[in-house]
Amino acid sequence: MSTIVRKSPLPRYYQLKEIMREKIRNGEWKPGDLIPSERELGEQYGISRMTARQAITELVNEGLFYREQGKGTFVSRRKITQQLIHLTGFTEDMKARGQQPGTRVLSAEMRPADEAVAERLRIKPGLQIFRLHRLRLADGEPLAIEVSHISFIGCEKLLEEDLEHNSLYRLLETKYGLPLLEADQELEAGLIGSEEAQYLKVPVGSPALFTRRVTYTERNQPIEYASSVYCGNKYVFYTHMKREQLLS
Amino acid sequence: MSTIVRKSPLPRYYQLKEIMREKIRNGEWKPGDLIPSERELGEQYGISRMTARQAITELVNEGLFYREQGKGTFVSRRKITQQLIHLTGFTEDMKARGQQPGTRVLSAEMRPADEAVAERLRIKPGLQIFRLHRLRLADGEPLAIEVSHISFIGCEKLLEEDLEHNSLYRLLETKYGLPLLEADQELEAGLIGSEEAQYLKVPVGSPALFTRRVTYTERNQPIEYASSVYCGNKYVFYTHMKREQLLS
DNA sequence: CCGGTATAGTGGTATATACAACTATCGAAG
DNA sequence: CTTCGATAGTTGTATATACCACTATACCGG
Repeated sequence: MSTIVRKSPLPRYYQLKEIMREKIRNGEWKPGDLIPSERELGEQYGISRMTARQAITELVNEGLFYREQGKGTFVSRRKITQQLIHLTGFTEDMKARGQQPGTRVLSAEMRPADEAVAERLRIKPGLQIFRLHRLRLADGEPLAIEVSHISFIGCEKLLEEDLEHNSLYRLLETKYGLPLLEADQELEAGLIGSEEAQYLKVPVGSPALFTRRVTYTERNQPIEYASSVYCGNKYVFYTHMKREQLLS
Repeated sequence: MSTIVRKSPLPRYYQLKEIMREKIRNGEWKPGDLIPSERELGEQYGISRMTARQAITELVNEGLFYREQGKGTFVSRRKITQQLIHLTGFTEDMKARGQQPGTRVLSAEMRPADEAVAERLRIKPGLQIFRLHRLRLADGEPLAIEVSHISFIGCEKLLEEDLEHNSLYRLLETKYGLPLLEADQELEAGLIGSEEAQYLKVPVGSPALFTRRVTYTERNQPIEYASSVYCGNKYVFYTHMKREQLLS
């Protein structure tokens, strides 16, 4: 099937990346597996070894593979690549993990910001903001509950969007011209409460991961304050930390 | 000085990386500057364009440069980079939070690496590594239990260190010459088990934040694998995320 | 049985080359 | 004046080739 061609608008190494990502998604390649050698992949798909190597290298940088000299290239045990550089919403996050994101909108409305939210968004309390309450699914299973508060001029237009089938972040960036550049996030362990238990279909007192996030657009303008409750036993948060290297 | 030679034990692209880093450090190249083209750098240092390109690519991945097709490669304008991307051990972390760190060593020994640890450290199972089991305190109160596995040549010398009054990370960096440059960390919510409950003096079933971290030194060599259990109601994990953006 | 050693296979580094895609600039044509 | 086009310079993609460094295995000799 998946043949790599020259006429395609997409680069060959990119096509191979997608092919390999798919092999991981559908389970053909499992964590810990040895993947074919660079020479082998090149021959198999009719591309040169260096082109295959480029595809592999990028997936290594994304954390999907790791190499061992003299032995080969392997699929990482940890499935993910939440690069610090990349700021992802739920939809992109799930896709990167190889799971199918899903959403059920529980409510969407304009309402005045309360004290706590207003402080995070750096606006006056009582100002009308868009509030979105969503149940988040992964492969059809409830994974998290998320409440987003969004504040920008014209945010009431969001009421007319189909937010079950569109990524909120994608909409903000493409349709509303609001690039999401940075975010501050807090993570804390807790327990599932009675209300969340119903939505998430887990017992009260199950482990829960609480996250609170403020997302910023240009000029460090806060756009969104989101607080989420993740099922503790279904979600792992990955982060990559780097020490400033120039000062060694 | 900066000539790139073949006989050097270090690869040419790596030498060029160091040269370019130095140019940034000493201010010869400032944020926003256009650096010489790939061909130019290759000619200048007597290496091929692709080799120069490899050096640049890695620094782009590290965030020092960004490229614009048709225009050239530029030094990044990085606003923050200082405190949020830094990599801290428990001691530094607590001081930054304004709390007094404390440590009780529960055990310190050399023991063979089991399968799971060996994979994270990319060594052979059964190899002798240093294992450190510590109870971590904040302002005198138990906060977390941490198990560190450390693997480098000569790591058995750590047995003689006073690890109740010295930061492990600080020792590794200063005394053993092992700069800790990057880390991959996983966070997951869970519940306190019976063994941890005793040490942490909280009820079984309390919320817990589990973290697993692999710390890397130069050349992406894994040095430490640490897994910790934090009291969920006493600890919040902060992270800052940034999307790559070209501001010209 | 143990320990070299030869070998084949892997990723790592490096070069030379070619063309595509994109950007800026300059000059000619309208 | 504006617009189009040529052009030169940049990064992006792709190939072919070569050798190095490292690993595992099999085989041979002690």
